[in-house]
Amino acid sequence: MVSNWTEDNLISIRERVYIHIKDLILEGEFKAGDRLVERELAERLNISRTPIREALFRLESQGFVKTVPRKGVIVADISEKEIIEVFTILSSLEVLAAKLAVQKLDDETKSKFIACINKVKACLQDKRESDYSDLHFEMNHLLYSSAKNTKLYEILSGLSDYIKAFAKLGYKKTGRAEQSMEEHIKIMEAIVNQETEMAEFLTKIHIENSRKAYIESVKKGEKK
Amino acid sequence: MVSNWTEDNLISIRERVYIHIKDLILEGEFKAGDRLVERELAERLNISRTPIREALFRLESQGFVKTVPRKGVIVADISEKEIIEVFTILSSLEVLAAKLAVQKLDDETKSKFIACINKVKACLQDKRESDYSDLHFEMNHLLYSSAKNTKLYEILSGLSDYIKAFAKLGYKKTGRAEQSMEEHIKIMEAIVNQETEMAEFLTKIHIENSRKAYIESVKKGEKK
DNA sequence: ACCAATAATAACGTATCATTTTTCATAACC
DNA sequence: GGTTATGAAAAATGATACGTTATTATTGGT
Repeated sequence: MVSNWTEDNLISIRERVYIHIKDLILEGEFKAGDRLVERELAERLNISRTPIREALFRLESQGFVKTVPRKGVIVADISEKEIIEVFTILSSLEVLAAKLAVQKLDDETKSKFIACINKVKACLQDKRESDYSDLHFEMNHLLYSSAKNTKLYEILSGLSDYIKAFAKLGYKKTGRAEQSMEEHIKIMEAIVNQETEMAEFLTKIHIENSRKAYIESVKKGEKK
Repeated sequence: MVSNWTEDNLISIRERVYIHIKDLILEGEFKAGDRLVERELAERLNISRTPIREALFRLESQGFVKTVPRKGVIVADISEKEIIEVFTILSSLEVLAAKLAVQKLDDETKSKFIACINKVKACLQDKRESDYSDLHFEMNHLLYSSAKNTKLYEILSGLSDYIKAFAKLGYKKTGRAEQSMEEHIKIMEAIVNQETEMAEFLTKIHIENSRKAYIESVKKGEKK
């Protein structure tokens, strides 16, 4: 009987290390091209090298770092072209997620969406910009999970993290954050109202706008 | 089968182990629920446990095995529901790939497609069923790569492997293989002729048919 | 200034120890 | 007599330390 294998949920050192290093990359502590030396990390975290290596390999297969055999590990150096490619994929998959979210909408998810909408609206009125990042994360994951498709959730989360780590989105200056929030509200309202095509359309526009904002921020960055 | 281990020290051991174990899962040698014991594998391949573990963790992050801390690793037990979910994702992404393939079509890719079409046609006429599996693989990867989107290629390859490993497609008996080949030919012809919408439409139908064939084969399997 | 030889460094893989889980046998209880 | 508890032994994973090999940096010589 293989049943009770999947139940338990303990946390191992390598799991913590993985989360830790990934966070450092997502937060920009480790930047593209930085070398991640096993021994240094091991000393820094006061553990042996094995869990470090396991975490690094895991990060590699998700595209966050790049390992060159016999040389070492560096934080992935993602080109703008690749980021734009990821936006293209996101466009397809978030539209799919929106469609599925409408199809599979149940009462529990519905109330989650409504709660989220109100939260975002309150945040916008108070102009609590500090909460924008967390809220953005929360909205995305609510949308991703409400599609009720395990693999889709994993892929979208991965791509979303990827964008977070490597696309330095210049939100604050462009006022894109507010616009993005409002787009999200409309998307969520469409889902709650079960308007499939509207939800798909709004999602497509939303990603398109995000992509444009990214391209814009890249251009500005190059000029200086 | 495990003989050629000492030759070619060019790539690392963990890389070979990863490919080896993944192949065993894809070929059905290791089935869902099977335990993968580090020590057993290490003895079987005559190496130490470290490279085995690295390979296993890598397989985990791609969804082929499942590890439970302090307990061990088992080959993922994928439900029919999850397979169908993956078909849903494939539908979106292969349609996207078809669209991109048309948009980014260049002469080199074009001739590859034409060569592939002829190859498949010849194979169909001769009824060389043994080649079907390889050809299917070849066609898919030609389509995936011609979208010229690195991440999309990775995701599609992963999902394709996933289907291969866990959906036991009953091709031969249903005549689905021939039908699938013909669908592929039409898709590739549409791409070569730069008919975007036709390529998208045919791809969508193709995945839909594959999904139906899978569901059919599952039903039959349950009856016996 | 450039090339070769050597030393230092870091990744790769093995061996070993420690901890946890599982299994199996014995015993107690219903 | 059969089922469940308990505990010790075996087995498997988690982590560390160590040796080896390959790459990189440095030094010395031409």
